[in-house]
Amino acid sequence: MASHAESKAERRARIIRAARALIRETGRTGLSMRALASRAGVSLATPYNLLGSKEAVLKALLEADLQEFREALPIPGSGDPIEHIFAAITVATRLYSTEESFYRALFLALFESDNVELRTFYGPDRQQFWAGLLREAVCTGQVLAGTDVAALARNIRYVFAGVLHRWATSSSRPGWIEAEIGYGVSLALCAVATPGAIGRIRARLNAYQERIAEHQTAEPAIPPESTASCRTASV
Amino acid sequence: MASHAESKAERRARIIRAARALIRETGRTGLSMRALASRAGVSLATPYNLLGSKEAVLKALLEADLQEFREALPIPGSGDPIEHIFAAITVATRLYSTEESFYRALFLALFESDNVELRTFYGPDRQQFWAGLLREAVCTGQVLAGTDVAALARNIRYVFAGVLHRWATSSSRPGWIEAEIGYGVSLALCAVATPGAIGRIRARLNAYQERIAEHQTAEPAIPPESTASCRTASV
DNA sequence: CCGGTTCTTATAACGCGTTATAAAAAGCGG
DNA sequence: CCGCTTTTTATAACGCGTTATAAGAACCGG
Repeated sequence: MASHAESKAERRARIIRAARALIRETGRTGLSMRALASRAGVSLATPYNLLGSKEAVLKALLEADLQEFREALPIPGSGDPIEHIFAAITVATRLYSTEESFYRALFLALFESDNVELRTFYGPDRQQFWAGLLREAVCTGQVLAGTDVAALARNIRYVFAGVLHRWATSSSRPGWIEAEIGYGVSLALCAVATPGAIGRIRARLNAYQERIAEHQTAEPAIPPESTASCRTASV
Repeated sequence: MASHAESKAERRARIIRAARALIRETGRTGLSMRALASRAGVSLATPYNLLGSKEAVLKALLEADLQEFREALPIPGSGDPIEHIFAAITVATRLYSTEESFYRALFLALFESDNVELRTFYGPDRQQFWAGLLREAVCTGQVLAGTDVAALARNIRYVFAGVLHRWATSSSRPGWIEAEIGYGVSLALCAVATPGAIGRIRARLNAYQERIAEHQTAEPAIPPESTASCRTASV
């Protein structure tokens, strides 16, 4: 029975490996189920049997990297939870930056699919990750007591997903992602920070804003009427 | 030459009208190019000639509603820009709520496509809309002077897109969208508000948070370990 | 080793978005 | 009204994700 499960797992691994290779070599468009099956030395039906769908293949790809992400993370529960949040952003975005074109293609492919849980980036486990850190921050007195951590965690995910999508579609310099996500998260945290904690977060906010300004690339040129200085609000 | 252009425009309008009807009747899945052409009494090639692609059809659908949105908006440049921002959120989300299933299907269809400018919800004009209001708010002294309004506007769009995506995929009660978007925007504005303006925004933040709590539906049940109360940060 | 169950394979098929092609139609300048 | 250009039409085709089908292989209990 070992060989049975093993050959199954090996085939599965081979499919995922082939998917990786195909994306790396040919980008998102090169990854078709027929090409994948052929590359993995397997029938067209097999990826469907073993993974379920094309989207599941992509999901499996990302899941493997998520493992890598988790291992690169500082020990959970130790240290300042707020610092932990920003460290997580750094680790994640740095992971994407190491193999830019691959993750761009992967994200683009993922964004195309209409899976419910995945498109929200990345589903409940992610939600819990942020919510857990935020709850800790409430405990340490860095975040106001009445805060709805679930709503806040959702907000972080919106920012994460939005920035990653923007990064995947428009081409921006590496380093931009971290600054942009960090900016959005600092924004949110500023609003719920206790007086004692707001100083460091605000400093982060300003630092991120400056880093964004340095990466002035993707945003379309400001149209003439917008460059005009303030008009008084009265008609 | 009038009849030429007219018949062209009329065909175009008929296609868009057919698209609306098809989505309304059969949802997102029922809108295929073949069905659309047939419904519009037109050849399969014609939508491609007149609109360009399926995505362009969807884009045109949304564009028409965007017009409706703009007209329902308070007069630009008049009144409190911060209030204007929240009013815009109300108007937009209310528009979606009037025909929930239609806009759900429309957004789902839009999210599926991989167009660069559209998936960022909704492109540069939107970006300018928020940026313009924020710039006004800087002028009125409600938003801190050094604020990067472009980055802030982008952040609002991330929230908008994220919430709409969540709304389109998971089913949540009408009214939730406005609260969730309002919450996210208040969060961001709190961080950049001047001392004089922060009071009203914080009040909004709390009000939205309460409204979100009332709509406790879509979020998956909190898993056991997360419900545990605070653990001290030390290992 | 055999019989039955389970999985893989090969292949065809479906509907999809999109493109190409040639014929028909419509518009317009003269 | 004719001829030229532009557009629409009908139809076939391509590759895609996915599913169905029947044949073959692999496994496992007895």
